[in-house]
Amino acid sequence: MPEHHTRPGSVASGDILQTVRVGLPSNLPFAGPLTYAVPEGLALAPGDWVEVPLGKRVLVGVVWDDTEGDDPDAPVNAAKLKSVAAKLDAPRMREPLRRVIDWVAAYTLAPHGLVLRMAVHMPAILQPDAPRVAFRAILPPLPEDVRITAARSRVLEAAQHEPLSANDLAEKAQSSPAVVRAMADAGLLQRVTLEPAKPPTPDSQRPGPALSPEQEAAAAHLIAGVEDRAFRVDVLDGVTGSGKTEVYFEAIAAALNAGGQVLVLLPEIALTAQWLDRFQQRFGVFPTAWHSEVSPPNRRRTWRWVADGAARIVVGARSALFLPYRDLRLIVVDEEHDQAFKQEDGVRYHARDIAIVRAQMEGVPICLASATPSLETVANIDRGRFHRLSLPQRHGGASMPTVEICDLIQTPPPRGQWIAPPLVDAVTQALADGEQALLFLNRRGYAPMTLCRTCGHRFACPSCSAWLVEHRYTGRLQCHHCGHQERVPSACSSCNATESLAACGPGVERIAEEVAERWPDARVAVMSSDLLQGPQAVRELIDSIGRHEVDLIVGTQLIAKGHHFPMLTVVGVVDADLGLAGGDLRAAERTFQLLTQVSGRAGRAERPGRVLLQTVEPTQPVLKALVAGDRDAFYRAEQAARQDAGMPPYGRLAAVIISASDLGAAMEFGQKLAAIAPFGPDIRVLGPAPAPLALIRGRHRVRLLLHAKRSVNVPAALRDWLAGAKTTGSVRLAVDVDPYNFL
DNA sequence: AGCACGCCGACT
DNA sequence: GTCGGCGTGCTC
Repeated sequence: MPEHHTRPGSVASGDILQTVRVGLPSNLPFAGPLTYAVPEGLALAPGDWVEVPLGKRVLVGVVWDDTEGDDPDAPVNAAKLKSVAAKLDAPRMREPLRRVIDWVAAYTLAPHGLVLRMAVHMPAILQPDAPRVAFRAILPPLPEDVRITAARSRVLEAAQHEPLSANDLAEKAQSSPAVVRAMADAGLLQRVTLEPAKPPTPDSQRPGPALSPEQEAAAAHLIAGVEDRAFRVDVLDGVTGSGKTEVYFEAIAAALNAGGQVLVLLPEIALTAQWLDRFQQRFGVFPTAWHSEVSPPNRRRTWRWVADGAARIVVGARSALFLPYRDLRLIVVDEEHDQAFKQEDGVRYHARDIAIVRAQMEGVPICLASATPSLETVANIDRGRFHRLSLPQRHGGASMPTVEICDLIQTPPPRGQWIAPPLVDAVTQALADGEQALLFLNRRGYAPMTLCRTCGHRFACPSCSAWLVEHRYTGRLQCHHCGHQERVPSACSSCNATESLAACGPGVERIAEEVAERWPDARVAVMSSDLLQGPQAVRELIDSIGRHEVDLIVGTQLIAKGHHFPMLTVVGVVDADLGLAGGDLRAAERTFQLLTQVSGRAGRAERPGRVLLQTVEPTQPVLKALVAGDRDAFYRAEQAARQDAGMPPYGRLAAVIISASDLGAAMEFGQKLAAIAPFGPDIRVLGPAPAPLALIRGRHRVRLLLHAKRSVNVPAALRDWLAGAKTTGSVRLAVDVDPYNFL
């Protein structure tokens, strides 16, 4: 057992610091690191891992810096400082990551320790280099006094070749790890210690695919950035199919060739099996992945691989931003506009923005890729802070789909149905031609609301202010906000009337039902997170669509992510108005992005595609821009609207959400905050008002909205303001700087 | 967040 | 007379 602790006295005195500030990765209510004395003889440098006492506990922390900062939480009596208890043997946390953590804590107003915790993987720090034990068959003869059961002989057979871990061997021999270990104890297998596992090494020397002149130029620009080793932001802007991935792969190859590490940030990593395949085709191995579904042992290993530089390329979701890269040379944020990058609970940060901060702190270039850049990114291009690289052409010569409006007022569907005649005709034609069609509706379940026709009762969640969504496959009513579910009742729970419940509005399941009635011979697949268990199932369905084993796909936004279906020629958007209503700041932008993405699914090969948008408001600027194929028109209209209203990215917003078990208490505290709110020509606070989803998980929520000019330092204003009122009792306060979700 | 201290109800 | 409820308060 190696010694990982250095107790005071065991290190020769070197550059001893009098005091150090130590960051503690724990949900402590301090604004910053805590100050500790350094015992005689313990040499500490910023970034070192230490154990420190806190109250009765001993916590692991990171030496933050050796300066006496103006710490608002500084101890009253400096003479009573506690001492660092021990130094731990783990790779130092480098300065750029510490500065990113400081930045995030300051910007989001999250407790410092909560942010630090995202960058810390305790098991990886505390138990490094677990030796790998493997098993191998012994050379004959076998010991005679040992029984060889059927399972044992299978294991022996499987262990003839390379040494395998107990788990791998058991799986190969269809036995259990316990059998393997018992056999080793009985002398039938030999234990061997393997070299520590190594991450896959991408082959960056492989030649890439032939690039178009535009791709070539963009790639050269990105490669030059990697070679400069300086911070800058490049926006790779090109329609679906223009070959953005191939372009940034060239920059990745350059960074790998230079011996550095690369981070690729993707939204919802689990859904991008296709991306992993493309990486594998280009670089020969799968990249090291970091996301919520990676198993704990793998996470620990990966954390250490990243820290010691062995993991050369990490592809991950938001949290991969906080890994301890040793020699980062490039960050790529793909699907830069995707709102999944915005973390909505805990530390509320936007991964794209933090990725930019990290690149800045590390002094490396960052590449944002999107077919529909966010308005924030476009504004930064206009301000000259980001550089745009345009890939205007569809790579491979396939033509863009035509986009048509299907006016639900002019040509409505029959009562109780949702697919209007023009879309019916288009789908029928595609099926007759042996092609595929997709019906897109971004609404899970069968019906978004259930109503009693006798008494008008509407089924709502008991602990949220939301309707219960009927899921017919499971026979349940579900709340999509808290997970509450109940059986679909046979009688109205309010008036007891039977046969009186009506499903209001469509979800994907209901569209699937309509499709099955109308096209009984078509092979239909429903793609929704409720019906597909995990990324494997999603992948299998996508593969099966690709092999044309499915004619008609009904799906939620799961289907919208970059998949390639050459036989798909008709895309029907069942409700193109969904997302445009509701006073949400980014509703238009989101709808535009989603519909552009869905449109990109149609006719990517030699067949032209048709997209039909069902709407009751054909004059909506977003829809008109889509029909005209005029991306710039959409951006111009949306930019003008935001500018007039002083909304982001031309103004700033922050939400202060107060929650309490009692509505009165939440409202009262909200009024108290409103009374001391900052007010002036550049800043004002709206509210308190009940939050749009006022009740979630039994807690009442009230919201204040701070709206400021772009010149205002919003986090500082929030800190000054919120310092004036302390929460009591069940009242809790959450701050969301740059909120995305207004629900 | 933890883990204290601290002041009021049902048990050996 | 104690065990234990969770309400305030502190931790460098």
